Amino acid sequence: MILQQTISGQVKEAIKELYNANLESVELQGTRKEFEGDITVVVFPMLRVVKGNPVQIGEAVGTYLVEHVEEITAFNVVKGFLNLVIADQYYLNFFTEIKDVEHYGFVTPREGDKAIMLEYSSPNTNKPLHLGHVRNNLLGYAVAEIIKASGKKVYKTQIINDRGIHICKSMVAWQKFGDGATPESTGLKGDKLVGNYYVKFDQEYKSEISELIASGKTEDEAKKEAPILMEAQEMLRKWEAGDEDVVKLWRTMNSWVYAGFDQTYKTLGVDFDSYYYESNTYLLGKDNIEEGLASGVFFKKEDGSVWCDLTDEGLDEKLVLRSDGTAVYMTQDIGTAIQRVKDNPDIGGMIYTVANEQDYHFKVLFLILKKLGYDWSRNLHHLSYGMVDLPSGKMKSREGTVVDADDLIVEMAETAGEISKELGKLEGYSEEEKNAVYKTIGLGALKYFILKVDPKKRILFNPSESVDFQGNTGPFIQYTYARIQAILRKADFDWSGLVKNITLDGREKELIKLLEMYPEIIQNAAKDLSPAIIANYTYDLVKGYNSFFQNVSIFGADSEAEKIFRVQLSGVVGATIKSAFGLLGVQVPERM
RNA sequence: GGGCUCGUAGCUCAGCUGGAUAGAGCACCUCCCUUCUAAGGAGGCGGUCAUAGGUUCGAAUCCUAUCGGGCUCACCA
Repeated sequence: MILQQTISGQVKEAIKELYNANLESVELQGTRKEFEGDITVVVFPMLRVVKGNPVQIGEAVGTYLVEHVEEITAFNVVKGFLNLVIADQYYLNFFTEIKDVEHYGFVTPREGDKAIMLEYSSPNTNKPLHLGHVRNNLLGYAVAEIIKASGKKVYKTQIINDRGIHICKSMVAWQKFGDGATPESTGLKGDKLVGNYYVKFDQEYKSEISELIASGKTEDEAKKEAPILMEAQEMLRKWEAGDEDVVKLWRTMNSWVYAGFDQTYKTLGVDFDSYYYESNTYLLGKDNIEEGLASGVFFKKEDGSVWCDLTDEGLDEKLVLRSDGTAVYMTQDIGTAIQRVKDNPDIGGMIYTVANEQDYHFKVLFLILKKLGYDWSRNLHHLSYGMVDLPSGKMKSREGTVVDADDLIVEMAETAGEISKELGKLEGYSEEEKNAVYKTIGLGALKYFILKVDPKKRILFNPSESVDFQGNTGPFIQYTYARIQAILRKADFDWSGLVKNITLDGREKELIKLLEMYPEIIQNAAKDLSPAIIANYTYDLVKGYNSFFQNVSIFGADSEAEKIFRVQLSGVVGATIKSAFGLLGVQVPERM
């Protein structure tokens, strides 16, 4: 990267000296494989300031660069492209520099830097986590890790939707049909148990509706008057009034769910620094609405409802407080955002990991916060992601077409086990060791499958085909890592010494160039909030590595220096894979 | 209807602030396991980058329109 800056500077100098013209910027790119060279200067943009034939200009600049830049040994010009050949020594020096760096590519946050709060997961406490949450969790966690690596402090948080009519539904159903069932008495995970009663409620509700319709009610009446729904509504009123029994039941059932979620988060390998509960935050925001009214950001209609006029921004008017003075979703989100900064004054921005169906909501939320004048409002991002579709279409919890997160993880490990056995891998290991590796592989396959795709695109997930283990997949990359570890174990000679004066193969240079890019890749991924950038980079690195080492013998090199270099290169590639996968939250096995 | 978003090989996806002959994997076909783990490697087949215009030395990439898929536009959350 430093070399690129040198080249840019020298190209500008060359143009100044040779043509007496000033270039604003220089376009550099990696030289395509079919041409000789490492770095290419694109001459075409220079034609704006320098009149002439691109090939002649290229020749002239090339000659200048070879004379003035030590690392450039030769050049050639193809059409308007000036290809520069970089000396092996440059790559070797660079490689030596990074070889032993502990967290190569990572930037440490500076004292006093603003932090980012990143929210993800955000479940409801009435049903277990499913495939959609899995994408959310993996994305949120990975982006948090990437931003940390890019040099910012990150607080991971989630807001738990633990109140409201839907929560009361599962409570009512448990009371009526639960017969005192607990996670202990049934052996069910707490979230699964509660989820079952949510489903039970819906079944009962539907049958009551048909009964009412049969007795002469219209469909609308039936939907409103079904006794079980009215019970749930009554329960919500009691909850809001602080009724002791209701609150106690609510606490108990929620605690079951949290225990279940914790277990899923643990297997998934994600974690949080803080938790926000909607039961605590749902009344927030009203004060902020008052302030906004006073400062003229909001206005009141005759019926008493409060609105924000966003027509100047090309949007419409948005309700922020109902005519009866109660809060809407937007009110809470305004209040919660402000509360979070109060809780953590070093926050300089926030990221919300929420599906793209809420794109509009966040657009509005961010605009309102900006109008309210908070300085951190310039740094708000909606980490928006596409839905996960099944071959049968969209997942719907009520129709039982959801893919349960826990089940999925287990199935992935099973698939990994089946394929491993077929291929005869891991023979001679204990069952326990094998199962640990199967879990790592299965989870790696799932995580990588989801993270390698651009977050904003929808994903089609086919459970029956499960996930591939070949090509651009987690297991393939894990496998390469495991093979590298085998090489390092076998390298019983002293390979830690410095390497100099060896001739580099084109593919070795490619690998070093890729390694050189890693810090920049992290920064880009952090900027775009996209783990896919890391995933695809890792795949390129692994492909490049395999291509080289399948065609060359590591231990049978001609010279001792080359032998050592190849082992060292393997080690650095392995470390980079591990580091990149760490950012994605994917583990790498030592053997597989 | 308005807004946002996606459309690249049979399938799943890359393609950086516009740059050379648009890249991978799967599938299909040929080769390569007594050398570090073949979950691999080397090669072949396969593309009017949804369509039509425009911007310019140069467009998958930027702009406009059209077609197709998705989401959204509640005093729901």
